[in-house]
Amino acid sequence: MSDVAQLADVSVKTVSNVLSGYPHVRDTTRARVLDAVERLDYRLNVSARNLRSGRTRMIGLALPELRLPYFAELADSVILAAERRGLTVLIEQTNADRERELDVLHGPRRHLTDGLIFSPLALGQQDRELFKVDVPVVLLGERMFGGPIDHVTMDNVDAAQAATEHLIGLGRRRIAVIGAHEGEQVGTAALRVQGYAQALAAAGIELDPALLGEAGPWHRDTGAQAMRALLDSGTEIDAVFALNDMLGLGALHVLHERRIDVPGQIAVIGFDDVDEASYSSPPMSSVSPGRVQIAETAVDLLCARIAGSSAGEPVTVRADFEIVVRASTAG
Amino acid sequence: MSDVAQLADVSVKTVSNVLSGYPHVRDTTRARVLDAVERLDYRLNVSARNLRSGRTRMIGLALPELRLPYFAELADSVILAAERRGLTVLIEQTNADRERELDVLHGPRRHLTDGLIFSPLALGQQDRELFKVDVPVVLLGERMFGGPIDHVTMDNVDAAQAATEHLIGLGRRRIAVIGAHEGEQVGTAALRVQGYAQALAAAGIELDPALLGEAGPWHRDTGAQAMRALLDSGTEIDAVFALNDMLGLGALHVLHERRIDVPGQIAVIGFDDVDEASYSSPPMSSVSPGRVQIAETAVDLLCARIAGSSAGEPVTVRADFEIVVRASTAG
DNA sequence: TTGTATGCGTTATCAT
DNA sequence: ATGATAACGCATACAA
Repeated sequence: MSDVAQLADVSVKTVSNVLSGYPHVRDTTRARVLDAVERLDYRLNVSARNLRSGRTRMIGLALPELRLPYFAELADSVILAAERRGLTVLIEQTNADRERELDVLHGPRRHLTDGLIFSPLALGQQDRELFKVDVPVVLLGERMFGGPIDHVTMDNVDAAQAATEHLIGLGRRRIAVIGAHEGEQVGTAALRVQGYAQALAAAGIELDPALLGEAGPWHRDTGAQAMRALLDSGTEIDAVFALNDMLGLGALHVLHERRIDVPGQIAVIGFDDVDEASYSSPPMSSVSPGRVQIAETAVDLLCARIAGSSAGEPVTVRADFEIVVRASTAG
Repeated sequence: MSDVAQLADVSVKTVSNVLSGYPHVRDTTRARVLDAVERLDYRLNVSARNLRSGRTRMIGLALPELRLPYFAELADSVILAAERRGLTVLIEQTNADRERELDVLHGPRRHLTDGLIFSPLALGQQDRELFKVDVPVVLLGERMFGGPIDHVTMDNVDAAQAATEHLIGLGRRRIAVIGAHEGEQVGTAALRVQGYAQALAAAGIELDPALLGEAGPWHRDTGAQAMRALLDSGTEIDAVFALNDMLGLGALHVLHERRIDVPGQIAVIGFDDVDEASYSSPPMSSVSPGRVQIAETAVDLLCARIAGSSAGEPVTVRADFEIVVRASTAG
């Protein structure tokens, strides 16, 4: 930098000012500096800037797995939102592993970013204390409520109820769930099953436990497995509410395999509205969770905490959802 | 760090040694240091380490779009491969935009990582000179050959020929291509169409230009569009070779929409073997490009360059491929 | 095996 | 609007 300063006949401070976008620099000076930068092919040392300024203009995004489309699309939305605010996103895969989720919160890399957007799958309500870190964190998902940090989520109960009501509106009465987690009291599965139960109750349909298909991880293969188990059980089924799209696409796969007409015999709705849902055969209805809104809100909250402009109580924001009807529940 | 040193009654040097994994530290000393770290809740400042050591232990991964499953899965594989070598991956989305691809190579963030794995889509053969950067870069894909840097790719011509031969082996003769780029001389599309042409020639089938379906970006929607155009053109078709899976899934979508039996009337094979291909209806055959091998090789080459152990000529590695047969081409 | 002193390249403070 | 200088927190050369 001092070379540049010398060539441009200014001080290093001025070079720094120009490169940092400090506004009070004479245009001619700025031009001279930029010209010198160009001629020397000079590149700012980001590490030095980070050390001196104490900020990196990077934020972390911790999520379970990038190859799950929902998280890939979420990452895309977060990256775009961050970019608009001049921030870079450092993605950390946790694989839903407790150790790795803890490391994300407390490891040294934590201080390579100015803040963290964290979508945990292993840590939960009982780990409240572990979320108390001295750096800005925004929580995503449904693993903890009323925690010590900002939280962006959606109304899972309402959304699941709306999805179920959509199926009931088609005249379906034997609605199976795929992705239930038996005995779970908190978390996404529990909330969505609760919404399902509420919709049934409101319609005066009795909840048949035989219709609750378990699936631990929410992937295509576990969804397929659960669908097979349900079909093999002999329980009468005229609709499926898959608690996420991966499960739903796994279910569709099995229904196609067994030549069961969708939606003629069984209607299917998923949750997340990933790109893939629009292109399955048949295209799958889904609950769209307002992914872009979630990403924007999370980045906004994080920026506010980083800037220190919001030092107050943790806030919780609920994003909007929407039922997207496609052929898998048409008619 | 000096606080830790004081509490542990050692010098900062020793603390640094412990935290950097320097092996020649007495066990009791190490324990004392780690205890002090714990008690003071001390966290190493990564920025300072980066500045001082001149390395960040991060590598960049520049790709067009994370929401395209192939790239999400590639990112996953690269992250895993890097992790095994103690490296963190910083993902940069270029959106196939020329400016952004240049920025990835020449921008300041370039020096936040020790090296770059770069999958360009805008930059190409004519930009040879721009790839000459003073930091280690490994190139992915088919936008440039014989360039000044290490390159990991696959034999696209062979693979496309094998895919086409698979269709010919089913007795298909009117094989459409989806994703052609008219007039393109270099790049993935051109290579795969070349393999297709070779397979036809070898089987004595004349190449009918009416069977070449154009699709600019390789997405589901453009694949669907191309499939519709081909069907509407009235050309006889008994098979489709989609130049990637997104195009193939878009085509499947249209075939389902029009109640055309797959593979009865039209067989379909894709390219990339993304997770989604196993779960489409029907499951789609595809060319599996050895994604894990590509990721591992790319990280290996990059590490070698970073370590300086390979200062020689740029190398090009071709990964293996495999035809994965599923229901969309069964029988 | 461990301690001391120096400097990495930038930004912040203060001054002009 | 710009300049001089200190300091950010660590790793490394060298010494012990």
